[in-house]
Amino acid sequence: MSKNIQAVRGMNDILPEESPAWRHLESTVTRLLDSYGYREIRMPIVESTDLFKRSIGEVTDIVEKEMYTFEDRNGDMLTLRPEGTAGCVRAAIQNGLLHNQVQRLWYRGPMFRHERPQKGRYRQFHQIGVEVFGLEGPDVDAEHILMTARLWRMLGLEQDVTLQLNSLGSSASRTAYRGILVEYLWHHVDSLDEDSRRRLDTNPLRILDSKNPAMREIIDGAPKLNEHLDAESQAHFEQLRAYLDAAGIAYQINPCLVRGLDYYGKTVFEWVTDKLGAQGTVCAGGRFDGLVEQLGGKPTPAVGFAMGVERLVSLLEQEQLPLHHYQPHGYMVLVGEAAQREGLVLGERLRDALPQLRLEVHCGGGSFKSQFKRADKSGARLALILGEEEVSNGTLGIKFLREEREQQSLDRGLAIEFMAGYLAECNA
RNA sequence: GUGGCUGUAGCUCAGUUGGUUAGAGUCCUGGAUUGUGAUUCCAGUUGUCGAGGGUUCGAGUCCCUUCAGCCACCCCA
Repeated sequence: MSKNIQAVRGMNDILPEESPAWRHLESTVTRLLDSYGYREIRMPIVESTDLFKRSIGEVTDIVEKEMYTFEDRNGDMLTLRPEGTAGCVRAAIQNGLLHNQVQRLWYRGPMFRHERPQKGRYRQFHQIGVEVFGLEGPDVDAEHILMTARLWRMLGLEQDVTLQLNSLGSSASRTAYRGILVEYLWHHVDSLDEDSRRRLDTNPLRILDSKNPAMREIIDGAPKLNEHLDAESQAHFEQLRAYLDAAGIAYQINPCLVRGLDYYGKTVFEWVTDKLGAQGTVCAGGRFDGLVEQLGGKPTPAVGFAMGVERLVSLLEQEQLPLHHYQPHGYMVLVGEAAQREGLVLGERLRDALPQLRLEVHCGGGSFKSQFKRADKSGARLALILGEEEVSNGTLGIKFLREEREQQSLDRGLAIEFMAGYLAECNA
């Protein structure tokens, strides 16, 4: 099959069979965000490479080895966005959205990371992201968590996910803590595994999140981040917890929870599941008060999160929740040249009169038998029948494919009226 | 990027220690009183056995390379 062109590794087609789950998720999220007063923003998929280097952090894995970066015909260095926050901040600054105003924004779309593909992790994957600018209090942090908790309920996934919470403190206190942690770890450098030693100077906080059980003892004995929080971050975190407690949201404090992107500070949270193997994080985010300024805007507090669409879709599929499959209401069976012609016209008249109608008109000819097979497979509830007999006496046959009702023949002038009535019946 | 497992019709798979024209189910197409659909019965099409190379009289089966998928790590949504 090497002669055939294949999709690029880690980049998938979403087939008609899967798209109902995607649409269900997307429309549910849209409804949710509308109801909380968030507005959609759409950014380009390609941005200048510099944007990501400055926001995500030069020494992160994403920037160092996972970005799709290329030179365009002008010699500019461009990158397929590996995440959405950077572009969203850039767009907000550039368009003056942050000028003394609060913005509640969201976006969705494909992101690109050159990782080794696995289930739930692809090179082109999709995120739905939410960002709020201009609010510094923990009330917004709480709103995001409440909002996502509501989404799981709307999707029927509330049993599948749990909330993990942590505070990283201000960047100043985090830098101070990093020093303390590194010093502690250097005392145990001989017992550290290879990965941890490498991370000692790249990203020491991540060592706390190591999955190697041999590291457990050292990590447990390490100085705790939450004991080194600055007073303001501590107050912020306590307030957030009070809000969540009041709202009845269950969470687990995870002192090892560290975000991989440099710009996070204070609140970080992660919704995780144990039903997706190693790719357990389904939604994650936190506060990034410094990023706007770092990218050239005025100092602006910000919080946000992103969900992995593939991972959520995969949970939805596992739950086998009933989905709307957009099956046609009617399938028009047409036998004979005259019927084909009159059927096309009748189909258009029905669509003119009934915009909600989903009608599939048979194309390609064939016997009644084969057309009825198609009608059945389409999932249609009704077959609208037009053969020689109906053409000559001006009628339309109606056969009920999903219910015990006798086939009927009606005057074609009454077709719209009949279908209108049937649609009303379906919606009732 | 590192390690492990896998790769045969569109889909799910069988294929015995290398041996003749590579199979089953499903799907699709047609038919069973020539105008009636998931059922039943009959018939038919399904394929460069992931790709390339090698060993051999002979390779789906053995060896090498490569591509892809899956699992774990790394990392992350």
